[in-house]
Amino acid sequence: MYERKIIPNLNCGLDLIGEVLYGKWKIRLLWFIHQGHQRPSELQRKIPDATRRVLNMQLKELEDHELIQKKIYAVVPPKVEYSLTDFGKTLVPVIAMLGTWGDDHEKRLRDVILKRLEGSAAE
Amino acid sequence: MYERKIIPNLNCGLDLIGEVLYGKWKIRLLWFIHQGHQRPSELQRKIPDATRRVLNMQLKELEDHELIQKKIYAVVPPKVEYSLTDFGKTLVPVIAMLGTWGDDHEKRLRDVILKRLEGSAAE
DNA sequence: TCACATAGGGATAAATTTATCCCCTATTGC
DNA sequence: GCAATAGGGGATAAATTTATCCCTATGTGA
Repeated sequence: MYERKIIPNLNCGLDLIGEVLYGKWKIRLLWFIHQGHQRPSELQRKIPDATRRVLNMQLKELEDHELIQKKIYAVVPPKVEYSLTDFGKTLVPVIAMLGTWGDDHEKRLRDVILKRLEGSAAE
Repeated sequence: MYERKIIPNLNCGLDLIGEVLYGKWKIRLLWFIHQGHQRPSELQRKIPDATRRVLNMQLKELEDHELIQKKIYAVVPPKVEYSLTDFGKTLVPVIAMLGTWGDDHEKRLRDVILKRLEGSAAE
């Protein structure tokens, strides 16, 4: 595993939540698991742009951070189910609020984000 | 400026908010500006772990995304003040919620985060 | 026998983000 | 003339995160 060379700040609540939510697919993973998509293959289908490898890595981090738990069934073909821990469930309203803000300002956000992307591509 | 090679997803609200808040210091910048620390040198003092360069870059992104606005005074030595736009102000309760969640679970978060960091260092 | 589904991981490359270093502007005060 | 102040930015290196490629395992059904 990659070993960090720079120790992250953990001074305030914002640092702390940042540390566990930072990751390209983590929030989406939490959200889909919350919605009942619990199996790895299902999550992959919901997030086709992420590779299986990266999803596994981010799921592992979420698990290490005790936001989700993993249940492995001893069957063939293998079956695994993720679910939110009680701790993870406390994040649901927070994530909902993030999504709501994004949805509420969808048009404007898409606009300013694309403008910036095109600006950098033009150079 | 760096030109992205992979186009980000902008499908849902979570993608959109992620795109504008993603960045090591952005949320903190927004928060400090909200609290009235408006000048670049002030922000630097509040966030000593970030270099001036990176703060400037992230401030520029926040500005491009219309979350903050920059007022430049034509004086010497130069004077600059950042402030939240009306749009940026709509993010305040969202950021407050993030910080609150982090504060509420501070002990546990610090615990699981450090455990994971030490685990990777041990290999 | 062969392909498929399901879950996982090592090694390595590419993309992206942050950090480091050094330089520039112009005026005031010594 | 020289340092200090306040704000900025180019070039490049380092750190970190994601992506790519390929390999493991085991029943089931064609």
